[in-house]
Amino acid sequence: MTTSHGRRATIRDVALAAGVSISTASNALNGQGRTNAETRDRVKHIAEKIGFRPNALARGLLSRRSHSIGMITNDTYGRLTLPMTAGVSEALVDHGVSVFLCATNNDPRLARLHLEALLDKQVDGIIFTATRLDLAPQVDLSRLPIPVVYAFAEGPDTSVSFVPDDHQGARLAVEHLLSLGHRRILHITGPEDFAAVRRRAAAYRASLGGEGEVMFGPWGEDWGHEAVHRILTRPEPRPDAIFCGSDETARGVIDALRDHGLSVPSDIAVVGFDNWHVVAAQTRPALTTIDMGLKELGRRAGLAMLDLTQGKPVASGINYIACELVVRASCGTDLAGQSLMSS
Amino acid sequence: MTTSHGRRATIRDVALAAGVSISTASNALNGQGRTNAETRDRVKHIAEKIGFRPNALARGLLSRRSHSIGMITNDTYGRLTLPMTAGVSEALVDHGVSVFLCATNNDPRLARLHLEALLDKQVDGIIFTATRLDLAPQVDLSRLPIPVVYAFAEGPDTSVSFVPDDHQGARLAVEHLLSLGHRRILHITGPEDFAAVRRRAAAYRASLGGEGEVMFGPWGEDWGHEAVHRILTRPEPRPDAIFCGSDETARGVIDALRDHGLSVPSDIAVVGFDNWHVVAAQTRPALTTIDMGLKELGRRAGLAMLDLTQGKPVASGINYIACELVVRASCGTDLAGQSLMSS
DNA sequence: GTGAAAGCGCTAACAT
DNA sequence: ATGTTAGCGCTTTCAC
Repeated sequence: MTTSHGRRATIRDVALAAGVSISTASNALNGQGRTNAETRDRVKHIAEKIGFRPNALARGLLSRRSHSIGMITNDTYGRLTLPMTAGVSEALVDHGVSVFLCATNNDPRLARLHLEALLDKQVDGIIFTATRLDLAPQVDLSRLPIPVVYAFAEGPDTSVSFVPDDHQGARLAVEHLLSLGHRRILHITGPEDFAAVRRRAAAYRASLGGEGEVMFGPWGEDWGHEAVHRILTRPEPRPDAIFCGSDETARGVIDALRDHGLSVPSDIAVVGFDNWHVVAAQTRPALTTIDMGLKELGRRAGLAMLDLTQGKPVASGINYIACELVVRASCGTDLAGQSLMSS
Repeated sequence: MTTSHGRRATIRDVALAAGVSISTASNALNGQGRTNAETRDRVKHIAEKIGFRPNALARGLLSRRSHSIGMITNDTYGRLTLPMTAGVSEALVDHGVSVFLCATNNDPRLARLHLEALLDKQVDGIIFTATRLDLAPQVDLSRLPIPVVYAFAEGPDTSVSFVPDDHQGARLAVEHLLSLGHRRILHITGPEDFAAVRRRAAAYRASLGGEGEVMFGPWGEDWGHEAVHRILTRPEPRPDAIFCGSDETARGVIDALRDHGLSVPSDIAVVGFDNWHVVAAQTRPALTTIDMGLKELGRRAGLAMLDLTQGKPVASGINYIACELVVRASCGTDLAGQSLMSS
């Protein structure tokens, strides 16, 4: 991949070895057809032999395209960012585009520093990513001379954004429960000030024809325990299924139900949201849940960025990426026939 | 940050506006002192006013330093990679160095593609990262013309590597248990073919003066349940504490103990390993565990890379980064006085 | 079909 | 102290 003698081979070396001029070598390699076939083959062969690879910096200087983009995230934890980054990379690596990852840790100073470094490096575009949909960047991305795409974040109306389709995902969950014969479905979820939480709750209600009960609370397993405790110590009829706004909450719910001697899914079925493997797969029983397709979301964002950098038109607005239902054991796969089926 | 008229301001624009030559402008900005103070101030002021920022591509072409490095990881999940990347970035961003993140997904083709793109972009160095210490890169990094640093991976002897100090971490855990008065400490851990597992087990045995019992098994919570079942259904005296090789295993252990009517930490104390927040903080009781300091590990790797790219000597070999004990509730904080203290 | 020359934006000799 | 010149590695007119 490199010449044995330190410095990489340049096009000059190729030209020299082939006995042609630099420009002919360039023509031959980039195959503009304006070269003699014999010469072209010879040059190409020599280039390969001495391991010539064009210097992307030099190319970028001339073409004004660095073939690199920046990704700015406030997530230090990685659960959301890495799958998305992998998706972005996957879409771009075949086009020779690499991704700078910048973790701002929610620090405006860091965000500014990273942004400046990216602009200095002439990135072709920037993808902004957050840990929650309604979190704004800590720097102004609206007046940049390069395209900006929002992934798992909602940019201004004129920009291009990709977010999970929380509405469809929640509907998927509820309809799955309905199809299994459950009718008294409860929704235990996160804090109402999260956009995603409100959307999932709205979709849940809509799927139930406007009925249903939503319990908002903090994220985390504790809230699952607490919520279960509340519903089991009150007089009303018990739910026969619970749709949770996150896998962590669902895990708390399932553990609490077991503590109370109720069995999942036969007494109460549970569906989660996130498909966060370490939680969903380890819950007993393993969690039926909604996968947000983060890698696919990243891939889509990457493809959009590719189009933008190539000057192709991309429709502005928010793109909702479909969620998927992942069926595990916490929610019986049998259709109907449940004892608590009557509403 | 940018001129209003599309293209970024170049040093030419600065020179023009200041009425000096390009090289004088360059001198003034890079303050080699070889400029008249008045001119320098004027140039600097104008540069700031029109928002001039040097083109890093052009600079890199000349200086042969791109001020960017590549990070190659096989982790799609992010639990290890993102904290480390954040640490690397943190160490480098102040020096204007940005980080390309390349997720290979364990695919050699992807790894090769990414590596080529990085080399083409003239990265100043490459940091290789893996999800387990003894995992080798899918591409040959040994004959690269640029420095390579291994983070959470062990490179060849001649290279620079940073790994968690599993030995010290495990000792920390066991000594903590000993200091609380526990004597019959059991070790339930992962598969023996993991280097980290063997090290933790060895340190555990050493801390116990060569005594102790190690139960190897698959990662995951199930193994925790299974292992607890085994020790509770056999005749020998019960352990009064369990040191687990991962937080997930520890969670399984704690849940299983509770199922068997044993209480943590009063009957049996438990310590985990990883400080993986979603697991450790949600366990009931919350998990006392070992934090591997991944961000610090990344920071150290970043600093080493910085030195290497500046031609400073860096000692080759493996650097062990100290782990930290994080005390939560699964392991009483009281000293001695435990009922089971007698060995 | 091929090569000489200009230039991307910048820095660093070397003159002046 | 400042300006002129050359050149980093590459692509691209434009002569020949």
